Amino acid sequence: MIVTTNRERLLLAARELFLEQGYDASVDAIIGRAGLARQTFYNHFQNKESLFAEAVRCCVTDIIAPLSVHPDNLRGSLLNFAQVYRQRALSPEGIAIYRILISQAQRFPDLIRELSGLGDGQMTGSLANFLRHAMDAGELGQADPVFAAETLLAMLIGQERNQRLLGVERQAVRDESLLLEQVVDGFLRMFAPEQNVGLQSAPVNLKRRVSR
Amino acid sequence: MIVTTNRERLLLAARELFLEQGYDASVDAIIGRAGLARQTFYNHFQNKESLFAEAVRCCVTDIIAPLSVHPDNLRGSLLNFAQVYRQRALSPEGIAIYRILISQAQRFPDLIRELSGLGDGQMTGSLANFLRHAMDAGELGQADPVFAAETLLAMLIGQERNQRLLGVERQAVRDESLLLEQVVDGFLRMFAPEQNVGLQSAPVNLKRRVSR
DNA sequence: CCATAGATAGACTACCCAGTCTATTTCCGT
DNA sequence: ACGGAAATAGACTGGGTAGTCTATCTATGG
Repeated sequence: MIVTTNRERLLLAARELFLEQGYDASVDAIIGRAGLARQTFYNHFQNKESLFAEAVRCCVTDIIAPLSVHPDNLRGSLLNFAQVYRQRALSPEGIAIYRILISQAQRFPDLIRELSGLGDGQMTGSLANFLRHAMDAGELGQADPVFAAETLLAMLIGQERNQRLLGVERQAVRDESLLLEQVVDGFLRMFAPEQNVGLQSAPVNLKRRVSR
Repeated sequence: MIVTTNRERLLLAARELFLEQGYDASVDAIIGRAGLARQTFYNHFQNKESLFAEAVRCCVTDIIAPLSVHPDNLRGSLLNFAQVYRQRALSPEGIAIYRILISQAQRFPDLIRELSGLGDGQMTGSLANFLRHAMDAGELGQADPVFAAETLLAMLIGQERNQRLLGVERQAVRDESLLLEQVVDGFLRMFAPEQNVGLQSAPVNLKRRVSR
């Protein structure tokens, strides 16, 4: 990213500092890192809050670059999607943004509402759309596509993201692609065509299938 | 909870205010809600940080009351476990604690380390233990029990917790017990005995099972 | 060359907060 | 009833921050 204007300089510094230190990063620190004067900042932004909103918007839209799923091969498409999603959601940047959004959710409810369609929301949406087509094509059992999408996303990053949000070190996954295959194959087994999972009544013939 | 001593009064007020406002809740506000004097607070606690640590410890240990799984009936046990886990993890209190832990993770790394075995950690542990027995008994396919446990927990609360952490309103689940059955039955299908999921190499015969 | 717009340094206000100190009061056990 | 421990109100210090204001400087375009 080539920074040219002072406004961009301020935004860049703000992004860095907010992601590092949260909203507590002071205006002094931000203008310090940007190498600009106090008044210059107030020439470009109304106040700290609006700078924060703008910086967060930039971060989120950066991470949520378009991610489409094209339905040539179900398993392959899901593996692709899974890989990109994990990479983004678990990246240090992705974690930091998530952390700061969570910690400032009360202070900036409007901003959260504005961005809630992005992030996981967008991921869920496009994935659910893709899954609906697979269900209609008989490649997956009939189920609520949104439920299916949320389930897959949760399985993909579930506990790992939560631990990273808390700063808990976790040994790197030995074999990322093996993990992806396990999750995707498990998901396919869960929503296999012969099953009917979801909106309708639960599958009666399965109820005691595995219990002793 | 019957409050008797001033120390308990302070802890109670601190819990309420920290959960509402995060660590930014001021000492003044806390002693105000407790109805006590400034110096009284500093007679009982070294400083704000130690009060915070103590209050958070109380909250967490309250929520993490023992939760055992007894292996009479696999599906029934999992349904039980799932119900309690969802109820706790998604309760307003559970969400608030999680939010404040995440937002203060950098400031209190030691506290996080101390508590990391609790919460989801403890849930994962006991569930993994239970699943290992089921696997050894042939009721589930061989897999990494921790992976299986984390997967189930993630499916149970995945996106819902994340949205609540952000303060996003979400329509209540229409039929909680139906949802639990869907998830648990899906989990059982995913880790069914005939499958071998996990540590070992991925099941080759499944690789293209669902793709077209 | 000058005028204007933007940038700069830094003082300054007004506020908030954590933690200390003091002098007084309350309460309880002996 | 008395003495000591704990509680209280409130002043006070020291530090930090957001935002304003002023006076100076710089650079660009006419």
